Amino acid sequence: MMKKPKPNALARRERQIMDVLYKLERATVGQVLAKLADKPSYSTVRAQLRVLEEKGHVRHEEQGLRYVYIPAVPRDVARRSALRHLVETFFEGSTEKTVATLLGGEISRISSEELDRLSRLIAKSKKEGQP
Amino acid sequence: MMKKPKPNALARRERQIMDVLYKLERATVGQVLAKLADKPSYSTVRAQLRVLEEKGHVRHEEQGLRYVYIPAVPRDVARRSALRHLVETFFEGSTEKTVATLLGGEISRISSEELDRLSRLIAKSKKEGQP
DNA sequence: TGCGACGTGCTATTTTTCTAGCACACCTGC
DNA sequence: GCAGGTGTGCTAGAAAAATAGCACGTCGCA
Repeated sequence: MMKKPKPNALARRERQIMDVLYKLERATVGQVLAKLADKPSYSTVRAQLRVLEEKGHVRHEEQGLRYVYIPAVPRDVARRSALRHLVETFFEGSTEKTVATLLGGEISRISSEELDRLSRLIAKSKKEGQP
Repeated sequence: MMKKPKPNALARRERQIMDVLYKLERATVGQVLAKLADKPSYSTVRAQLRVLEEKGHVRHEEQGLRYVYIPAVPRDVARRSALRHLVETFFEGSTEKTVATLLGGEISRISSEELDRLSRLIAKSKKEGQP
């Protein structure tokens, strides 16, 4: 018997906070608060963090006096599923389209070196893909 | 006089619905309902869609009798910002890392042809990037 | 033409989220 | 040892979101 019926989806503020947490990897209440554009009260953030913890989305460690909150599922795992979901809903599941958009929209931001590394990566994928 | 004070962020179900809408591009209440894993009532979806419309996130067209709902901001625009946000929060803003993960996680799903096309795309970006 | 299926407009109610406040514990410097 | 800051535990109330139900209109067709 599962204890958690998976109320997976997060509410508005909850997600905001999770995003901050993923961006920072680990953060105190204060740090989270600092990142929130619409500055709710300290109490609010704290409370929210508490429910997130109850729901199992974050855990905390005690650092000296204060708490440091950490996403329960590590970034690189969360990453993947976030990415998958996005590719699914916006790009019809096509990795290719996604990469294309990624490159297309930000051209100026990508350095030549990065592009080189990506080429190599692709070459590698190709080799591994069809042995 | 602004009618919209920017309550931008969506709630849980609202986002679920938007995702369906983006996946389908346009959909009737029934179609949306069909895609929702936890089958709320027809009324519920309808009501939700109505508030989404009020908030300006979707609009509807009348198709014969029924309504067809359509995201207010077109997919390719929404795409970009979703992608940007994701890259920001999970990949420290690095396009490269994002692409790497994209390729890494799904190797088996990408065909050799796709990889080829991507190589070409990268080559092209490179050329354009430094004329 | 009158029945059933389908679809919409509202509205009422319940749940969940969000918010803030108060009280207590702990350190730190006087 | 005690005032002042910082941080946490709770708890309560307001606000927003989610859900369901009812009434009515329109179509197709036996």
